[in-house]
Amino acid sequence: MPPEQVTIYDVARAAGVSISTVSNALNRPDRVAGATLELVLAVADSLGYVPKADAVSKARQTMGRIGVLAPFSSYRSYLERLAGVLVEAQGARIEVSAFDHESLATASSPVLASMPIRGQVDGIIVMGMRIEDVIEKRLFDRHVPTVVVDAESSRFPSVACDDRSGGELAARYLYGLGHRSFGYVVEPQASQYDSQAIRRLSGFRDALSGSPECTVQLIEAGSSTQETRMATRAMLDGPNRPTAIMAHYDDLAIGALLAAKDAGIAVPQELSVMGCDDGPAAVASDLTTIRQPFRESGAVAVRLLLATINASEITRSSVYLPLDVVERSTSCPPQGGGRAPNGSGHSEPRRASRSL
Amino acid sequence: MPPEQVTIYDVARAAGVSISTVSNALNRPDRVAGATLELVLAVADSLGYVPKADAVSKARQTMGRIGVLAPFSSYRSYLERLAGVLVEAQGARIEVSAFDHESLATASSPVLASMPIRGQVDGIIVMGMRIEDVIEKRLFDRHVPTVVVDAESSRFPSVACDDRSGGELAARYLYGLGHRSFGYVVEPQASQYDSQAIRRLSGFRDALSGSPECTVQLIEAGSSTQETRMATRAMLDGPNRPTAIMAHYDDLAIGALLAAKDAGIAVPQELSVMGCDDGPAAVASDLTTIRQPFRESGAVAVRLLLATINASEITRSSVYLPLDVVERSTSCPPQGGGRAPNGSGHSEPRRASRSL
DNA sequence: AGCCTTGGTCCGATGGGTTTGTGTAAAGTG
DNA sequence: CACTTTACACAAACCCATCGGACCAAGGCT
Repeated sequence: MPPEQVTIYDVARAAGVSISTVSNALNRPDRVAGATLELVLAVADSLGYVPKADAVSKARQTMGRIGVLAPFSSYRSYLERLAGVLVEAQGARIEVSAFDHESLATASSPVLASMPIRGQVDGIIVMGMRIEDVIEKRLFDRHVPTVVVDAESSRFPSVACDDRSGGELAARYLYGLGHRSFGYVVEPQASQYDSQAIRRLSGFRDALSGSPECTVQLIEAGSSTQETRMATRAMLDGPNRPTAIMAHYDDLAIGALLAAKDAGIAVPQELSVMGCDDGPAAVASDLTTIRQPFRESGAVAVRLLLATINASEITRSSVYLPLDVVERSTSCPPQGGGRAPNGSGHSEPRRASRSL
Repeated sequence: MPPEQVTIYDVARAAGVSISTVSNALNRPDRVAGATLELVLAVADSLGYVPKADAVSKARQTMGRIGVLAPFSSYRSYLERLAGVLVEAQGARIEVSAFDHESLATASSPVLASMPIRGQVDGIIVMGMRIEDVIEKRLFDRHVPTVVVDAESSRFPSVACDDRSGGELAARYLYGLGHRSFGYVVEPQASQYDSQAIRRLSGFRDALSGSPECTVQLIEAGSSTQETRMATRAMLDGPNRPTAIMAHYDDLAIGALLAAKDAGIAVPQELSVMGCDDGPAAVASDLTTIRQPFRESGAVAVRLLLATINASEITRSSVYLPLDVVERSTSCPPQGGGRAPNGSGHSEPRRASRSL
């Protein structure tokens, strides 16, 4: 079968215009008069013209594609961020190739290591993991534009939801309601290293550091709702029951919610519970939580990356996205305090004012 | 601009030879004298030279990349499917480019419609939307391997969660518990066309068609939890309150759950509620639901696509993935029937046996 | 010694596009 | 009615690597 390669010249000849006009018709339709545009498009279509990718990228000096590397299969939130990337990239007419990086524990990624060699992308976005230094150096030396999301980097621009401030927000919010005795649910930490969980917790503690009457009990749970339920239950039955519980993220908060139910403790009257993420689970449970701007973080990462590509010079800079408190029905002032709970059902969430 | 992209010219200059010699050194080493060869190679390496176009054309035979087109930004479940695609593709050492397709209705010029997929791909997976016939035909005529997920196609292989059987499963499960009077929550249908909602509902109805004593009341809600809450409430206050409610998907089921709470109706003792999807919301609410194998559908799509690519011939075939009933705490036999409810909390979900 | 190989290198055409600048006809202006 | 502006289409330059063939010096042949 002769699927004879249709070139832009063929189209131009058949349409009786120059190749520039064909090119314009396809890429910058606004520069071509309506009638001509239609004609060219029709001809191109009937000939089955498809611009050859390598020729395009050659002439355009750019691949028109970025790579995104993240632990998509392990954590939902990265898929959410990816959605943000997708939308933003599409707006800039840029393709997105996604690579799953199974775990953030193992830093060395074969995919990442081979990425620059392939020269198939104009830049990469790495999410949720610290880039190994050797690789980072290589990327940097080869001028591979890179942006890091939800992780730190010593060389590349980064964008992250501000974990510390998330903890602070939660603490201030609960403190503002009148709580003084807190529980804080964390999942077991693989490394003592500066992790998201650690940062958020320290933000929480620091916000309360000026108020010595406050106490924070740590609840070390597993990473599942179920394990959290157990661990929290144990704590609730203990001697110093807090009046408010903050959990590192929504699913853990739901574990706490269930534990309270098990123990016959009324939420929010006897115990306020809040989480972090504002994912579907939080919405479903009408959970007071901290909203993380996942999609926006993806979008910002793309903008940052494109800026880096255009500047053709890598400037390290960090963007921290602000968080919000989303108040729903699982929080209220302690023990019949001044304020009534937020109704019993799904009300339109109120965003507490930011403090950052 | 700083030393941006290293070209063959840079290498030639640095090595003091012509570009042809560099090219030869790289592609036909036998034509280059030993000393020169080594020099050139050393220089090329030290400059980190990567023939960009080479990378492209070398991969010409198979790009090693597939495209995935879906309304990612609009529906979370497609992100979930994408995760399945990513994992499976990575296993086959294939890259994945994702394209968000927000409006599944529009498609102007055919050429433009396929422009987003400019970077060459070996095949594409289209999710969640019926491909316009013109485009489908074009893809087919040009032998672009294509697999359709969660939609129908007259030409291409498709993989879908079996909506009809989802409805049937739910009906049988509830019927098996002893229920005879049902409510069914659907969102308003844009078109009367054969949609997912319609199929699931008709599966539900058909499964009960052999039992004339059964009644199914339709509850037309909005597409939000909140709207469903209202609509369901109205129905629950009405004369013929059903003993079980099935919702087209989880979020709607949660609306029903809330409506029951509002009306002071105990779930599951007085009313069983079930949803469909088994997303995070279902887990959070401990909702009995139908699990949809989202990730698996992505993985299967990749396998199907790769098979099509290798076969170099498009064979239409449909794969329907089986669904499961996941029994949690929102369902039990009606009115103190024989069986006790499934405990009050999150128990390990039991998968009801499949029937397909 | 003159001529032919032959190995090694380089020139320049080639390919399929994009982009910039320019010529021109139609439309708007005083 | 002469004159500027706008809108279009086009030619030409450009991108980066490949490749066939020109060129050249040195050694082998008669």
